[in-house]
Amino acid sequence: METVTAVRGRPREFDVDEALAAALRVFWEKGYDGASLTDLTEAMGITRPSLYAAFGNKDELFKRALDLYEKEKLAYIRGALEAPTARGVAQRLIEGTIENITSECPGCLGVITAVSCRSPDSPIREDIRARTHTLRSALVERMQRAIDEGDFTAPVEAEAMTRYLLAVVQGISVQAGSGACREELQKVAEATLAIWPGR
Amino acid sequence: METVTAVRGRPREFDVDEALAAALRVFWEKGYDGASLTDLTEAMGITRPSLYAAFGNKDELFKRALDLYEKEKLAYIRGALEAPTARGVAQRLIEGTIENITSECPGCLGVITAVSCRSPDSPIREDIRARTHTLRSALVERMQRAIDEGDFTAPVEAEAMTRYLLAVVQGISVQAGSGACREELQKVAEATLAIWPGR
DNA sequence: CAGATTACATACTTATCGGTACATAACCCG
DNA sequence: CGGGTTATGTACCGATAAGTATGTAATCTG
Repeated sequence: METVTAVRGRPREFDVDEALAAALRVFWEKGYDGASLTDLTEAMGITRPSLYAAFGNKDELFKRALDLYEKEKLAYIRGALEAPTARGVAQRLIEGTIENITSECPGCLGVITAVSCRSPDSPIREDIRARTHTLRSALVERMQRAIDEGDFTAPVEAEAMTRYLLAVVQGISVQAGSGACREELQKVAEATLAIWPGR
Repeated sequence: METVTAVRGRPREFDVDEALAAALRVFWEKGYDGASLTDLTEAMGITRPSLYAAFGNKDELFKRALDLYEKEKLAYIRGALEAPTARGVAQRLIEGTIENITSECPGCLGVITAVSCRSPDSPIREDIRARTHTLRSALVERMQRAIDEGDFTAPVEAEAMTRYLLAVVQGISVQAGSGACREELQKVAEATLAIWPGR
């Protein structure tokens, strides 16, 4: 988190944070493979050598963009986990997802990357998997707490409810990326909550 | 469906159906953009000019591969729609999806294409959207019938339940593509059916 | 102001992309 | 066997991909 630039030499003429935000936008729109260096540098307002000097390479730039995405666009997840009941967690998670994926670019950057970066040895792929694993573990813990607190009216497992809930929000992201409008996504949210087994 | 070859000229030395099956496999593994013509021709065992002579271009080859995919790999959907109850439809749809996406390549070709072909003016994108629309319409009709026949114990809408059920299977596909094993996907199936509101 | 250091812009590298020109080979009809 | 027709193999096309070499401009230290 060192945003302090080196004191010697010619000073940088662009704002790293702004450039990173622009890069995130491009990756979000086009995906990792679909975003060319030309797309990126044009959106960031910098040249290729500047990009490589500041961010290393495309992989590293993408990981930095994912960090920013998690910090700014997935902040609602932390809040959702603090809801008092499992139903509240589900509701806030789903509604936060819909808000996120209908605001800037259709679809979730994580889902887009997980689905479209398909070469098994891709470092991008591993990165996304690790991030997803972290989120899923937190959600499993929260679901277990909900079970212990008697939130559910049906006998469910924490792992199963976690993967189920993630599947719903991932499916919502797929539909958003396929052109579904907000109202159509809201229908999924309503159905999910209408049949949610408990409080 | 003219598999009869022209009578004049040098006969083709490869089987079009076999080559198409090989192409489907490559597209399924790597996605539309990720599958290069080199990948395709190597897997199909033919040269570039043969591919172009037989299939037109990459777009048309992909659409032919999608036709084959629907016909051979999504046959379970037709069966699922004929289940006697809404729960049966859901169960057969989900189980068929898991069977499909854990058999050859992880993930559903339709979901992979919908998520990873992100340029708005792509003909591939439109093709997938049209195919998805057809499936969704059939499912809406089936859900409406289920409502009329009193399958549901909760007051739900056909459109909402359709998009909900599709979201679940799409989410399952996302997780399969992210490396989830069959047992983990089965957990989603179990949870979905455990909380299904009706028969 | 001199030298070290860092960032800039231009122009380039090699590799691969989808697609094709062209010559040759194999078939049918006459 | 000759002419028309279609498929095959090789070698290529222009465009674009990610990444970089190089010279110059702008800053700090001395």
